Amino acid sequence: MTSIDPLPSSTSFRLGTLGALVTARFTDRIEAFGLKPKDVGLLTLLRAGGPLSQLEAARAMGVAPSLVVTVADRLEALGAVRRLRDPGDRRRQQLTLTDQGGALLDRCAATAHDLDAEFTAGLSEPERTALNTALGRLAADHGLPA
Amino acid sequence: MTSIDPLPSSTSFRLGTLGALVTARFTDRIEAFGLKPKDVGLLTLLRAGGPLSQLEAARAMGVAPSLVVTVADRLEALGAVRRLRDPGDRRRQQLTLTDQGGALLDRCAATAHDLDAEFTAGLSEPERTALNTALGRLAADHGLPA
DNA sequence: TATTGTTATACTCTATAACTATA
DNA sequence: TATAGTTATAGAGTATAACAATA
Repeated sequence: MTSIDPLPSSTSFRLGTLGALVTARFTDRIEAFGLKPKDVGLLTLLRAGGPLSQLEAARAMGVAPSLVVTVADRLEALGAVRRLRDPGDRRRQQLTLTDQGGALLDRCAATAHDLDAEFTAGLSEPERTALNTALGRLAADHGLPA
Repeated sequence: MTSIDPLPSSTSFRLGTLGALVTARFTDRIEAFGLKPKDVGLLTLLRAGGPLSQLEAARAMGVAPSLVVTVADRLEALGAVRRLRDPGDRRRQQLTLTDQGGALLDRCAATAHDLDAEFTAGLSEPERTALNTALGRLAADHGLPA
C-alpha cells in the first residue's frame, strides 16, 4: 500500500508555521520602537529603492494605497520618513528615509539578527548557513527584498 | 568603518516574508476544499494526537477556546470531525477525526507538496533537502507539529 | 466554586469605496 | 476626465468577556 507524505513534513507547512512564529516574536520586539511589521517593510523598501511616491510604495509592497497612508503617517510622526510634495506633480508625495529612520531600521536589523541566533540555536553552523542561503534564493526568486 | 548586516538578509526576515507568501498561496488552494488554515491545523493535530477535547486543542494550537468552537463547527459541517460528549465528564466535547476528515487532510498534504515543488523550483535538489531538514529541526525545537 | 464550551462583543489588520486636490 | 492621496466604511481573523451547563 502507498502512504501519503504527511502535511507537517512539507516545506510549505513548515515555512508557514515557522514564519508566523518568528513574525510574532519580531512584532513583539519592534513594538518597543513604536513600529509594526509593515512599517519595517516600508523602511526597508525606502532604503533599498530611494525615494518613492506612496503609490509606488503600495505597488512594491503589494498592499492597498490607503494602507501606505497609515504606515507613512506613523513613520512621519516618529521622524523616520519625510513627505515631500513633488514640485513637478503636486499630487505626489515623495517618501524619503531620514537619518533617524535609517538608525531605526538599523536597530530593527540588529533585533532580527539577535532573534536569528536564538531561533536557530538548535542548528549547526553549516545548517544555519545552508538554511539562510536557500531562503535568500527563494526570496530573490519570488521578488522579495534581497 | 563597521557596516550593519542588513535586515533583509536575516533568517527571521526571510522566514517571515516567505512564510506569509506561501501561506497566502496555500490558503487560496484549500479554499476549494472549504477549509481555512486553522482548520488544517486542527485536522493535523487530531491525526497526530488522537481525540482531544476542545480545550486541549486550543492549548495545543495556541489559540483562544472560542476560536476552536468556530473551527470545529466548520469541520463538523464538512463531516471532517465528530464531536462526542465525554460520558465521564459531560462538559467535555471530544473531537475525533473522521475517515472523511482524514481524506481531506490527505488532499491538503498533496496540495502542500505540489506547492513545495513550484515554490522551490529554483533550488537544486540538495538545497531543497537541506532547507526542509533545517526547517524540520526548527519546527521540532519550537514545538510545532513534526 | 471551578471548569468546559458557547455566545456576545471588541480589537487589529487590511481592503474597497467615496472624496479632494491636482493634472 | 484621470490620477495621487486621503478618509470612510467594511470584512476577515482572532481575542476577551459574559453566560450556560456540568462538575
